Amino acid sequence: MNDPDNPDLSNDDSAWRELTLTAQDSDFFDRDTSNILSDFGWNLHHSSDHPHSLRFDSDLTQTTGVKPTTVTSSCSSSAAVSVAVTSTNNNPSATSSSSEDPAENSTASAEKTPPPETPVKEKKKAQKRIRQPRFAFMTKSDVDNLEDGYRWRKYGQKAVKNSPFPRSYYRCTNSRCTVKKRVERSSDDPSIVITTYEGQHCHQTIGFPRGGILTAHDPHSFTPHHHLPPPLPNPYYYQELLHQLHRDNNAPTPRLPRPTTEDTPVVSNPTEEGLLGDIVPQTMRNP
DNA sequence: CGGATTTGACCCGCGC
DNA sequence: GCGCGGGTCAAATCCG
Repeated sequence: MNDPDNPDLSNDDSAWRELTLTAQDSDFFDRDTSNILSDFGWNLHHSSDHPHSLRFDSDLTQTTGVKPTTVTSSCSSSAAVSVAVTSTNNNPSATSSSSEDPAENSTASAEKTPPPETPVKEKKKAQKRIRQPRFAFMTKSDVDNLEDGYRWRKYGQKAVKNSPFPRSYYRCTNSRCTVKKRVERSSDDPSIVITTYEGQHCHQTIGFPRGGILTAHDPHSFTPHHHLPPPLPNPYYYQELLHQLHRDNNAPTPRLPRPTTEDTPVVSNPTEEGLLGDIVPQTMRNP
């Protein structure tokens, strides 16, 4: 894993996506924060060229060392989406499919004469090599497990090095959905909860178990009261975001969902801004 | 009783 | 090769 104190700037720069944020955002994603994110496999840096710009690495690199050009939801439902992330390190073989275990075949075949194992064990081994796009949110909140409309089952917790706070691991309770999330508190600011999502939801069931049901396109249900987090990725969120990044590859201002501060969850007008407007506040959009 | 959580053990990748 | 740290598993436990 990356050394939080020494983010590897020698990475293939083309794999990075530069994001221009407001000064406020830049302040939020301060240096320490980027260090934390790098712990997640994200690399977030201030750009020397653009003091208020940040860069993040969506960490699409699989543990095989291959940088995929296309990452596809592992869900088999019709809601599965494909997202493309360009990279100059175009490896035609580095494309995962939406089949059950996209990297299973390629990685398994790459194994050198594996010792006799039970099929189950073999499968587990292959599955672990899959790394899906990740997306991190930072939210100022008292509660660790933020409501995002999906139901999560905790499957692990680990102490984090150099942090007094443990990191919790959650999986989407939908058996067909492989989305995972990690939740931890910032060691620098305990009031900040860092939530990292991995993968894409293949279902639209967005229900608050303790507060009624929402639809993915009903941000008004995310009433800005109490300490509710911002609307988090809906089933199409990653697609939209990454498409945005892709589209803007040669154009300015790709956008990140703005980290929220206490009592200021991000709610925008979807009727004006469309799907992305569910997530990205007006203040972050350039005219 | 079924589902969710806890927690120690285990596996794997990576750096030295 | 070894140790470390991250990530996952799965049995035990908890809880509604």
